[in-house]
Amino acid sequence: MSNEQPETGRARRVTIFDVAAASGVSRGTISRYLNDSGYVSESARQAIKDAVEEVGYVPNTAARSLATRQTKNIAFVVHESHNMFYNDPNLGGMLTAANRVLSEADFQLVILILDTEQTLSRIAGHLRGGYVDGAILVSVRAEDPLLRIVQELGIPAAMAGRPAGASSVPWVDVDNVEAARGISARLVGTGRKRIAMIEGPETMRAARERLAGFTSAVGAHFDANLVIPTPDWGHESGFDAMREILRREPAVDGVFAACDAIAIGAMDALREAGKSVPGDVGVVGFDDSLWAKRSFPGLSTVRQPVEEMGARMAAMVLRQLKGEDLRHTHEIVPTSIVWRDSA
Amino acid sequence: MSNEQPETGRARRVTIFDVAAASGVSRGTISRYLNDSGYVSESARQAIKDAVEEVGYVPNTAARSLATRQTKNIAFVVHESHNMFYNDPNLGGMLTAANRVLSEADFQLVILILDTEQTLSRIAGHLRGGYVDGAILVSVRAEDPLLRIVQELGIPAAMAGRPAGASSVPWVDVDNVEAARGISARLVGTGRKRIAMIEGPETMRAARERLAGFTSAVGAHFDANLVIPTPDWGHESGFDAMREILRREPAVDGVFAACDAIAIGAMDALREAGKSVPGDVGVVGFDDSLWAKRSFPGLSTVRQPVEEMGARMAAMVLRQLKGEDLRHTHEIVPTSIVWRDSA
DNA sequence: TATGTATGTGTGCACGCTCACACATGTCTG
DNA sequence: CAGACATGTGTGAGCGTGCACACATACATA
Repeated sequence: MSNEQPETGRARRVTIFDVAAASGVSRGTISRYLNDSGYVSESARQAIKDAVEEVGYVPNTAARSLATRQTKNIAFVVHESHNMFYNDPNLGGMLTAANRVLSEADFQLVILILDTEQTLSRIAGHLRGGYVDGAILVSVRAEDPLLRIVQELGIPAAMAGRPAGASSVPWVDVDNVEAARGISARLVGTGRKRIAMIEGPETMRAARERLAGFTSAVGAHFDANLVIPTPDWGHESGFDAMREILRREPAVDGVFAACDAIAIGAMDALREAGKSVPGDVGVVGFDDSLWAKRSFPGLSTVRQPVEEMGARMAAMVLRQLKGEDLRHTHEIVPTSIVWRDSA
Repeated sequence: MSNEQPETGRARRVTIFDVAAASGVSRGTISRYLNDSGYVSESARQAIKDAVEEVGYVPNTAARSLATRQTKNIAFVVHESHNMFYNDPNLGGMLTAANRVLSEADFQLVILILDTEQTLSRIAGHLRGGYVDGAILVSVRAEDPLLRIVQELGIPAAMAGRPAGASSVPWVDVDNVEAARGISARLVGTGRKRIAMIEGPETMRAARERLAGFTSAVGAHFDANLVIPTPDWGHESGFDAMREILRREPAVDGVFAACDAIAIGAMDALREAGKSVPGDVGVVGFDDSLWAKRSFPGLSTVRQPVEEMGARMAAMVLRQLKGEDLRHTHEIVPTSIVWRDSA
């Protein structure tokens, strides 16, 4: 009696054999139908379609993956603490767009967050163990072990941002110099004379590039004494740096912060010092994060086309999956500027 | 010559047979070693360990999954636009904690974002196709088709928040009434007399529960005329609602906003009206989002133990995987209050 | 008529693993 | 000393697919 449906044993899965039985067609033909390989008659097609519906068939991913040696999964690896992960506005946009592009090609995005040594080995195992067919790497560090692993495995990959060292992995980046020049020019254009920059971590390429753009834009107004590097990209660092700038030059009337969080920190320091923005001091940032929209006054900043970047990285991976050799290539995408009230 | 290593054909994978050959032990023993099934001698264990290292063996997930009928994947399904996904501070915390718990049990979290009809069918396919062994559902709507699918499939699942209708899926939630009572009491305790609430969407259970807590806390000071519902949980809605409150009662001196975004919107409206916070009006929120920390002044708010919730949901899924029947059960986790400067 | 080509179909095997079972050995009991 | 039991090991079958190949059939061509 109780044998009809064993209590614990799960129900037998519906397989391609069931569809074969129900449709009167062989497994091979059904497989061709499922994979659009052609050579399926209209009558067979219809019979299979009905049978699939009738028996409630869904192809088994594991079996398919075992046979084809493909998983239809792409890893989206974020090298960042979880905390940053859900605060960074750029990541979400890249994720969204990459997911859209991959979905259309019938791939699934698997998000892996790399924040400790332990997760590194787990993720390495994932990449090696055939969990995924390719990888999109975001916020890769200099000398990143992850990048080394990906290159050793030779799996199709793409990364956001220009790599610090030598790397064969194709990448997508914005033109930091040009973007920084564009936004800094606004400060000059509105008549600011004593213009400072909060540079960000000096070891980061993006920071140095933004400084180059700034230098080029402010021209004769440039004063090396008003360029302050910070230990990180955080709000606190912006606050501290702005205080230091005010100490060095109380008459400062313009600030370019290398990212929005720093800019907001700077604005807090200005408020503390009794300076008005943009009345006394014009402030511009970089990223167009949520903070830029919500700050008071709204922060003028550089908007990076993160969706575009995400989509391009996904496309790069797909192209490699099709056999294209994209090693040592890259793409640069244009930025735009969002004018709000802070400058 | 060129046959030694075919150009396009990928290298043959290292399998358990290679480990068997290198170690002089049979497949069966290796499998037992890999799965900690016991009955492996110390000498065999050592030989296998060395061989694995030597040949660089990594178990193939697909094959394992095919044989065991388990994927070691758990879906984290977010029913929310991508945009909300990376703005909502609560999601990230749940994600982090769930990921940690599952990792420890050697499960992998797969994040699925449900934002269109199309993704719904893709996700349903995922759940049905044996991609995952279980699911954690976040921000489930009333009458959510996703919830129906999960229940039909009968796969181990857990969800955040009390379900609107009947559901057998176990859930974890905070005590909204108690939390709202706690934070509202502060307004009364600091001598506020004309206390308003911006309620949030009336159709949402959480909003109604928070209103109940508020009502209980303010007691005799309660004025139904100062309770304003909003169409959504957004910043703009908070701004509009606060303007309306100021119109109805210019002497308002306390506001409980049903979430932080609303609270920040309300503070913007107060600033516009020339009111100081907390001098003229005390403001409290709910969520302890990033906005609460960064607002000026810092927002006093309710901190939901999102990590705790995420961890508990993960544990619920794991327990079901082990055979426990958790249907129709739930857990309530306690909140805490973060006092900052806004009240 | 013999041959070629395009289309359509079915079968055996491989993918890499786990699990059940058969079997071997050693130790402890009565 | 026979039996029971725990420990350790190897082998065959099966998980559900895709793919190569053998094999049909229909029609066009020489």
